Amino acid sequence: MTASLPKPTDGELAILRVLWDKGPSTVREVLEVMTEARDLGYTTVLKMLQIMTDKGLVSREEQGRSHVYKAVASMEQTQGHLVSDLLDKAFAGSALQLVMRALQDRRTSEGEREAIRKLLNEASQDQAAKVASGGER
Amino acid sequence: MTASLPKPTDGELAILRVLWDKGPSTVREVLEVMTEARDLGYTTVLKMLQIMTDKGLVSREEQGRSHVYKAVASMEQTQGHLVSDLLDKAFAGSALQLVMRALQDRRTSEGEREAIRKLLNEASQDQAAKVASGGER
DNA sequence: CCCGATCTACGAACTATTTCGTTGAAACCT
DNA sequence: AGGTTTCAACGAAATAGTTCGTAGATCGGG
Repeated sequence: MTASLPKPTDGELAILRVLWDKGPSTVREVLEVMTEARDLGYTTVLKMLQIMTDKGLVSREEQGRSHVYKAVASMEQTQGHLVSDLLDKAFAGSALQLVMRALQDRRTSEGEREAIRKLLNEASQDQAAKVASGGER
Repeated sequence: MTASLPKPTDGELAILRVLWDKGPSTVREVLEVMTEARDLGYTTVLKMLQIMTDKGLVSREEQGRSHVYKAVASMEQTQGHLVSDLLDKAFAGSALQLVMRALQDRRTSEGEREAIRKLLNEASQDQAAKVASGGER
């Protein structure tokens, strides 16, 4: 029964994306990826990682002189929380409405739609199995 | 070509939900709905509506002594923006991944899944029509 | 051993968000 | 007419988020 982590801010999410993608990383490694998108100081990233450590979003391990940070929650878990939060705050809990909006997004391709169709059947089974065995969370 | 509105904060979204649900409302009317969920002062709601007016999220009309506020963007438009934003920030633009997470949400029922299935086919046609006629945005 | 590079820690500044208290005007009641 | 209620405006305080400068420790090379 782990106390649920706080919702990451947009800035924190940008850092988490790097950690999910590259795996455990030092401040400098995170910085190098992030400066590709936007100019950012070393200490800015350091500070954010320190705050994220306090919040429990990342953990760190001392690797000689420097610290190696890693995301505490998996990308999948975090995505789940963010979707659930958006579902609450903007869709009154209706996944159907949310999916409708996602399908209307300009970027959603016919290929994705086909994939989602497949998914729906699998999801029905997963859900049934999960309920039967007592779900997580 | 309207400049896109800022993303509403969670608190602002709570107010927008009331305005979408009840239609154009005074501060007091919004307050009354919101205090059902959580205790809140009159001036808190007033201030938020003033800030939201500055941001362009709501507009207001003087109705005698008081002001009547209404949401500038529709619920559908706002939901679309929020989904699109989440898609960018947490799903690398993959609607498929987002839909997967929504389907895994504990609240998603088999009935919803069935409805989504129907939707997928309609969405395929809409998208085809939209592309054929030159899409918006 | 000293120099420069690299690292963490700390704190400051600035902005945004949330919450109210106070004030002054207007409307309403008696 | 005078007191009460209701309203918008303003400002202030508390908290959170973002950005960076400076300081002090440590390490590696000459």
